[in-house]
Amino acid sequence: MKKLAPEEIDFSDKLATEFYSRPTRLVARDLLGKVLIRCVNNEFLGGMIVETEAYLGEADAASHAARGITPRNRVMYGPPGTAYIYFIYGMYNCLNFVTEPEGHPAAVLIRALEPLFGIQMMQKLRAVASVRQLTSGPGKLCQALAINRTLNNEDLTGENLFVVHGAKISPKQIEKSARLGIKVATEFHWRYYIKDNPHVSGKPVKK
DNA sequence: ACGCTGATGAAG
DNA sequence: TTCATCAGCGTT
Repeated sequence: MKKLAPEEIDFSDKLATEFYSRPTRLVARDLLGKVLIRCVNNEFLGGMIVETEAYLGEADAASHAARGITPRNRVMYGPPGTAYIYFIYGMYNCLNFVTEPEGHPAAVLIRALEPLFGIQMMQKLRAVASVRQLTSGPGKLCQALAINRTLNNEDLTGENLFVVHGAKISPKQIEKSARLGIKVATEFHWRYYIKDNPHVSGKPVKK
């Protein structure tokens, strides 16, 4: 597989809101290969999305929306193409993209990126040197991109946090599994990742 | 395998 | 107000 080069990426080629306003599992698959960009102090940080998970709505027992609307999950009920960010385990943030038409509380968890932009600054924010450790997990990538709850409900077609077109990923390159870190609804294989990509989470660190 | 850490939401 | 739980990470 040809590796996506930073100079090929057009920061003005953002995914439209209509992209997110579709069935969540489709959005989760189609996000693989797209490029997430965070702009902080006029510097761009980010990389190619290599791992996602779909959370489908009130009928999905693993979703934050499984028990209806609360102060935390209200962004999931809003318009698609916005960021739903929550604080977890006392120290980490997780980034989701809201999907489906307004009123349907679904989202895609962004689980891992292949770093492309601002690697030096991401190493500083994460306090690790290993590029493989920078964004290979939902908590890690939020730390690397300086993403926290102040960006909750942020419009993904805006300037602070946005997604642009990147690599074309063929269906053959996409693997599926059960979603990680949950104890319910494990029969649903709604985690998607790029086969053999070293930046996917949950892998032993190799030299 | 476990401790870190604090918001969240359900129960009382 | 208390309490168990938690879409994770790093170290053991």
